[in-house]
Amino acid sequence: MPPRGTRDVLPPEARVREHIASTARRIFESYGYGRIQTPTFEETDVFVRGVGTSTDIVRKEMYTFRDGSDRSLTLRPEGTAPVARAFVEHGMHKLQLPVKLWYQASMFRYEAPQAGRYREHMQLGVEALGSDDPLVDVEVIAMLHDLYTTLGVGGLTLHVSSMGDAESRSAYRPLLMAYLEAHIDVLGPDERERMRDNPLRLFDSKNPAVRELMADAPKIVEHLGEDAAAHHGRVRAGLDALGIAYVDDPTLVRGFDYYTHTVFEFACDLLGAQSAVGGGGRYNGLIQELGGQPTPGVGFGTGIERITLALEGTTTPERALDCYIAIPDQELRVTLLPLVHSLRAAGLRCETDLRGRSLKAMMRHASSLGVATCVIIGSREYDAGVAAVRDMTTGDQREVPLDQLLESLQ
RNA sequence: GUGAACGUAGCUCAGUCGGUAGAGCUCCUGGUUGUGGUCCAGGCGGUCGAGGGUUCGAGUCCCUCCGUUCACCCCA
Repeated sequence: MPPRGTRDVLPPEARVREHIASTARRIFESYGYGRIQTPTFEETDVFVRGVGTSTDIVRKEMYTFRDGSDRSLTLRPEGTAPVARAFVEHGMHKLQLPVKLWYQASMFRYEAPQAGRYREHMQLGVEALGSDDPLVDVEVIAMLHDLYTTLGVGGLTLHVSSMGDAESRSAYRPLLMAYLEAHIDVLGPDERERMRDNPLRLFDSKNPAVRELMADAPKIVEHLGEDAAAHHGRVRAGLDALGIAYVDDPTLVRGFDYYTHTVFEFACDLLGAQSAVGGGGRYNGLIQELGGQPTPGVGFGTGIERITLALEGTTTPERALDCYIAIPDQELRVTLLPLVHSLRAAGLRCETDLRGRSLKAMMRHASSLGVATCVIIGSREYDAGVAAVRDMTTGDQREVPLDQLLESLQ
């Protein structure tokens, strides 16, 4: 058994994942994003400062360990803080802004495993750093929307909200706290603790009594300052211009401390409790928190496992093989090695028998592999300088001179 | 971390009251010379999640642990 919360991905599922990843790569590059690869582990402080000490991730979900030099290191639990760290490290503020980066990497979180929730999962994400233009937010959302649409992910709803800027938040917080204090009796011990750490997260609660309470609570989107409201309005106008449907969700809260202004999430109703298939937002304070010049940023992350689950039954991965070469003669299997090699070198995906099967067994093998074409070269064909080429769908079989075999298969 | 359900062949699952571990699928070999899919016959394949307990006897009952799933929580 692999460790709890981890899994082996076997070829059929790996093909689906490859398809998702290559589609994402094509879309990200069409928007001018370049790939960044950061280490699998970072100094623990990158996440403590970047993600925030009030978050569950930092408080109880990090894989933290000490190396031989007693440094505290942590397996990457999310993708944004490492990218921000690299931005600072490499002085990317001197590049044309925004710097547009995408990544594909494993994330590690110590959580209770469930369908669609693993301790190691693969995430695709982008970060656009160095511009506070709301149209960057729109671009990032549009890219993710493109990805899901291209892949054919169904049952999605885009939720959008704003968490405002520092001024909006400091003006809003007392309003929310006053409301909560007035109804403190509704809250249990856990919820009171959350109220102190990060009261906005109470909007996320599934407790019916709390939901009811929060439905009437003051919402930050309704108390944005002038700048934040203008930003939010322009993001919405951009989405409208692109015809991207979304719902205004004032209760949308994301579990990282670094978010400011725009936050969004794509929920999939095919996924049960783990319904968030991708999400992100703007984080204008993060780079500074990690020691860089004040630099705005916006990005998203989306989980490959959850996309795969949402796609279940809808994709037909392409055929993995083009043809099967059946050589029912043990000596010819050696003699024809160069021929098979040349077919593969020319780009044909070929399988041959590797067990000394009978021709009947080879044909069965070819059939179960689902190849469209089977090439049979026994001593009879070889002596005549030909190959028997059989169409496995129709059963039609014809002879082709060996020196024309490659062209006839292409 | 909390609560619940589940764990039998590679896969999907039966297994009665505690009494010799089963089926279908997959895979392999045949069904007369070198031809697949359908059909027929045969075969391979098990530490019944692990460990302990009760019993003459445990897949079945009890305990502990591990794992999966569902919900909470959180999130991708």
